[in-house]
Order: sequence, then structure tokens, then C-alpha cells
Amino acid sequence: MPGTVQSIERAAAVLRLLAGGSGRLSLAEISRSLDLAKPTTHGILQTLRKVGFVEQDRVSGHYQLGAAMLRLGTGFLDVNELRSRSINWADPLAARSGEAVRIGTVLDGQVLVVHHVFRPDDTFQTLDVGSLLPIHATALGKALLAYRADGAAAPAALDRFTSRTAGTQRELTEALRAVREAGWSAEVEELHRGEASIAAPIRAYGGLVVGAIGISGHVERICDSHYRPRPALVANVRDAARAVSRDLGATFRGGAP
Amino acid sequence: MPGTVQSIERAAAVLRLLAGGSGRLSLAEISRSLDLAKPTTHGILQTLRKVGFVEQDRVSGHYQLGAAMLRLGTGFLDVNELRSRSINWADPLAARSGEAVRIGTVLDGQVLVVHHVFRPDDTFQTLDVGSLLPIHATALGKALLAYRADGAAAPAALDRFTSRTAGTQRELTEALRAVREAGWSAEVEELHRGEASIAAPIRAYGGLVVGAIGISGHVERICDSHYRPRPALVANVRDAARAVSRDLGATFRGGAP
DNA sequence: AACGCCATTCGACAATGTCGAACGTCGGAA
DNA sequence: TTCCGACGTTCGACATTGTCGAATGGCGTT
Repeated sequence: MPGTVQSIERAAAVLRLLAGGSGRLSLAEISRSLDLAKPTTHGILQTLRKVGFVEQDRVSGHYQLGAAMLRLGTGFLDVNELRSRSINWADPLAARSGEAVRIGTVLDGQVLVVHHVFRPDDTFQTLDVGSLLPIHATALGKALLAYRADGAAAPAALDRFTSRTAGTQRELTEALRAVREAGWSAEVEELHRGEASIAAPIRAYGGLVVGAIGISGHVERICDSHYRPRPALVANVRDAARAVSRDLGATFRGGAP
Repeated sequence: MPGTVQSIERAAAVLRLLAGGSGRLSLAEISRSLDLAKPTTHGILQTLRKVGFVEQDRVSGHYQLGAAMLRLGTGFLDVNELRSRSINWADPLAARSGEAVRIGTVLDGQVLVVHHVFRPDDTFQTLDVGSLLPIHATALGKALLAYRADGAAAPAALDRFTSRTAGTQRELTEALRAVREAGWSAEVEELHRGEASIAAPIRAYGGLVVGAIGISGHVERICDSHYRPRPALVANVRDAARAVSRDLGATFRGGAP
């Protein structure tokens, strides 16, 4: 592809490798994984080290991501419009529903969590902003997937986390059709036993789905005795999604211009 | 500097600019800021866009950081040894002291927050992992600064946030000397009115100070009636710092090998 | 002591990134 | 409307710059 810079692509690949890999990597491992000559990889790593994107362990010589990356990551959050617009509505949703709220968007066929509000009453929960969730086994993911024009976003292999996870493309397609019809999505024990979630799509200007907002918690709180999501909670989630969408400039039938 | 890659340095500068700048920037603004030719900047941006590090607004053409940066940022947190080791000790410290706990390290003459535990009883606090704090007006910063061999880490200009902030190099130097003598640091209304904090350095193998852990909260809870940090809280903080340091392989006089 | 693996340095080649000039487009001003 | 300026983008040629093979020195293991 002309007009792009080869060395920057390679540097990005190095950073991805360091982020995805389990901790530190040696120069040899990196150069082997990317099929680059050792001196080439060394030059890239030295540059990344100079700018603070990677750090090098003095004794082992191994490389890992540097502190500057954290700044860039949170810098993205500051700029991210989906997140900044949704913060104002996530807190009320958490308060009204009594459950943890998460906002996500699609990244590489998975759900990237860009905002997270803890369940109001509970303590000692782990923040998972920045983590990736499977797109086919979460309410957030299904809400995002159902409205994507590019079906390519659907993963080829569907990992089965529990017996309730959609395991085939047929099941998933049917589930997405139901989501489109209902306007919201749910997931009951498809990712973790005993947990369920409800989500709705967030639309930006033009009606394009750019994210999803949802709640998740213990199945007995999210669902009624028939394992069906409680209508009151569904209404809460849909209202929040509508509010965020309106902030982002989306219009609804009969709504303001 | 030989052995480094020019284009990667430039790409890093672009990313920094996008992270530091207020939101979206145009191609012309970026190329002007970095004193690069427009086509050069364009090539860099296209490459960064291809790998997901920046996104481009379709209508305005302006650029902003992309979602992939968030992944790399949190990837740093996963790998960061200081953070992973300190998590186990931060929760108990928060529980015992009843205050919010933060762990920080030095980045570019400021304090980078790498971990944050909310105050146990309270709700609706904002997470500030990834944010930068002034190094001369926080207990974390003074704990870090006091033990740095390279005095260059001390900022040239000392912003005065309140009337209690150390405004001159003399004041700061004296404060750091006191920290070294005591082995812990404190800050009372030096950054925000009504707030105070206590911190202690975290040492890694070899005794090198690699971070600091501390608590912060309302001044009347952190301090006694004479505006002096409560000894019990100081002990809690120092114990936590020692525990983390031991996990990182530091040894103390008379300690284990 | 000898081997293998490692990170790093050197030097030469050409592949690659850079930049000036030019194009198409948009928005505002005359 | 027409003009003007600024913008993002494309093209092509030059030489800067990144790349890679070979070689070095250091470490831990055999």
C-alpha cells in the first residue's frame, strides 16, 4: 500500500506484540515473530525506548511496554466522544438499575470496554476499562454486531464459554435477528455461569451504531424466575442508550432534527 | 543519534501531540507543530490510521487517537511489575486506613498514577489511573523525588497551587531532605485545599526507588488537630510500602537475602 | 574449556521515506 | 455568482535513511 510508512507499521507490530504477549519479550523472540532481521528489530526497539513507549530490563535485556503508553491510552479516553458523552448517563443508569454499567465499542472483532461504572452497593470490583470481551457472548457485543453492515465483524470461530453460548453461526444469526427486531440485546449465562447482561445500541449522527451501553450482574437480579430479562431493567438500559445517542446527534423517528 | 529510526520518532511525536492536544487536530496543524512537510505528516498519519492508532473524522478530516491505543495502555498495566505487585497490598491499605490509595511512578518529571483504589466507604469517585500529578505538590511525588539520584527529575518551575505549595527550590530541597530523613513523605493542602496525603517509597531489587504508594483524603481525617499526619496512618503506609518492596525483591537491613 | 545463544555494533547497499509542486475540493468573502 | 485561500491528498524524483549480513563481545550452560 503506497503512501504508508513501512517502519511505522513494523513499530506498531512490535507494540502490539508486546501488549499481547505475556510480559517481557527478548529481541530474538520479537525479530523471529515478525520475521525481521535482528538489527532491524533492534533499531525499532531502541527508538521506541527513546520515546518511552517500551522499557528494557537492564539485567535480562528483555523489552516491555513503557509508561508513556498509559498516557496515550488514557489520552484516547479523554478524546473519545462516545465515552465522554456516555459518562453523564452511565452513572444514573447504575443508580437506577443497581447494577454495574459498561460501555463498549467494536475493536478487531471484539468488544472494547471504554467506560465502566461499578455496581453502586458493592465494593472490590475490578475495573475493566480497556479489556476486550467476546462479541458473540455478551449483550454489548450482540447489540453492536446486530447493526453492523459489515458482517465481517462477526468472528469466524465462536468460542463456547458455557453451554448457553451461541456455538454456531446459525444460532448467532438468529440471535442477531431477534436483537434487531427488539432493539436491545441480552445474554444469560453465555459468558460466565450465574451472570447475565442487558444492552442496547448507541447511535451517532446518521443512525450509525458506534457503541453499546449495558448492565451486567448476577442472573437472579437481572432476570425474572423464567430467566427472562426484567422489563424494568430493559427499559432503563434502552432509555440510557437513547439519551447517549441523542447527545451524539442521532435522531429518532419523529424526533428533533 | 545513530541506530534509531527517524520515522518512528516522528510518529511518536504525532501520537504525543494528539494525546496532549485538546481533542482533534488537523493535518495542517500537526505538520506545522512538528515542522514537517504536509505529505510527510500525511504518510505518517495514514500509517497510524491503518494500524488503528489514530482515527480520522470522515467529515472534517481531523485526526484523533484510536481505540488501539487503549489496548496498549492497559497492556502496559498488565505487564507493569510495580502495579501487579502492589495490587495485593493496596486493597488492605485502603481497608485499614479507610482512605483512597494510589500508586505512582515518575514520568517526564511528573507522577504517573498506575493504580488507584477508591476510598472504601464512599462512592462516585473518579478513577485517575493514567493521570499525571505534579511531583512537588504531592506526597507521592516527594517520596519519588527524594530518592532520585538524577536531580534532573525536579521540575524547573514550581507551580503554586495553594499558599502551602513549595514555591522555591530551597523549600523543596529542604522538604526532600526531611523526607529522606524520615523515610516517608506528606503533603497538607499543597495541591488542593482541604486535602492531604501521605506516601512512602517503593524499592526494587538493589534498593532503587521505582515507585511510591500513598493515601489521600480530607485533611481532617489524614491529620491530627495540629495538621500533622496521624502516626497510625503513616505506619500503615510505610508497612504497605515495605510489603510491596519486599515483593519486588528489595532487601532491608537485617532482612532476608 | 568449548559451545550455543544472546544483544549489540559496523558498514554498504538500495529500498524507502521525504519533500516540492500540483490537483481537486470545500467554505467564506467580495 | 465568482474569486480566493486553506485544506487534504496525490504524484514523482531525489537522496536520505532504514535495512540486513556479517562480525563482535558477553553470559550461562554443557
